Amino acid sequence: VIEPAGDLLRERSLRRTRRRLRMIEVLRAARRPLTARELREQLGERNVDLATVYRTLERFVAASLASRVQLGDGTARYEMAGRSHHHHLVCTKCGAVESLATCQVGPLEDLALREHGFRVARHSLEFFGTCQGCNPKRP
Amino acid sequence: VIEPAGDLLRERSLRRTRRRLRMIEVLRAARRPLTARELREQLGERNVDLATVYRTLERFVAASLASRVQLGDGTARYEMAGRSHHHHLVCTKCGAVESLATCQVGPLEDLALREHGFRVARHSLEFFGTCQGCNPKRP
DNA sequence: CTAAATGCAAACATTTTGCACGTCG
DNA sequence: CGACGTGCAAAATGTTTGCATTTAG
Repeated sequence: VIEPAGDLLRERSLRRTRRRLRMIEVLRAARRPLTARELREQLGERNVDLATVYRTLERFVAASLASRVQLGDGTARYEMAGRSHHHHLVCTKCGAVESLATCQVGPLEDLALREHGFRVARHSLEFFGTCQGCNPKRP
Repeated sequence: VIEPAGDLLRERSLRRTRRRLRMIEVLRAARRPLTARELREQLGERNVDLATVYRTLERFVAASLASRVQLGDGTARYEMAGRSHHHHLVCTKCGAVESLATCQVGPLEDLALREHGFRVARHSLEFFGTCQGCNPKRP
């Protein structure tokens, strides 16, 4: 049961515009985090200003509707939040991005607190390498 | 016993210029990864062009002399390579960056291979939160 | 002497900001 | 109606590139 995009917006007191509903649609359909530019292209509307896309995405992030992720190149990418915590497998050959559901960094966060007095709020873990399709086959 | 900066360069067939020796000095002295701009400031020389700094840093990275790290904001930072593998604790209040020596993501890389056929070459893990100094004291 | 390193200027890409107008609630 | 959303233009950043000059090996 997926919550209607309109409800997501209303719950957060964000205005429900066609543009925003469509942005949520696109983000949901994406099987990998999108840059602002990619998102705009997939909107399939004309005259969409990147400034608006950025502003809206930041709105979404602030409302915990989306989250911003960094995948190694300096470019910001966005994906719907709410999915369970996961990490990214970034293929350095073809650029594909997959998700890794498992996360075992809890113990490291404890360690950060014990050894450095550092209180971890959030972490990000990305893997770089080659995906199945790009790996050399062994006959 | 730290290897003289000049040797580091010679071993990699990189030309030994005063500028580069100084860059290595600064990177070594830094207790956290530096942006190109920060590095330039700490050089203490005049007329140093950022383009040169960027080019040189990329040279260093290609020669495995330095490594580029991303700390959440889109800005590239550089630190000397060769230090043992570690991760970063980034304080979101004061901006301090500490290093966490322990790394336990090996099992996750195995998982990536088993479940996704993804061959991990490299990973990056950063923690965001508050450092000891910024944490609320408990009296 | 020759290839590499550097400064300078300019190009690029991404992201942010100011302002006027349009639209949701 | 009033606050918020959007387009447009422009600016701010970070990073890269072309070219002429200098310098290390």
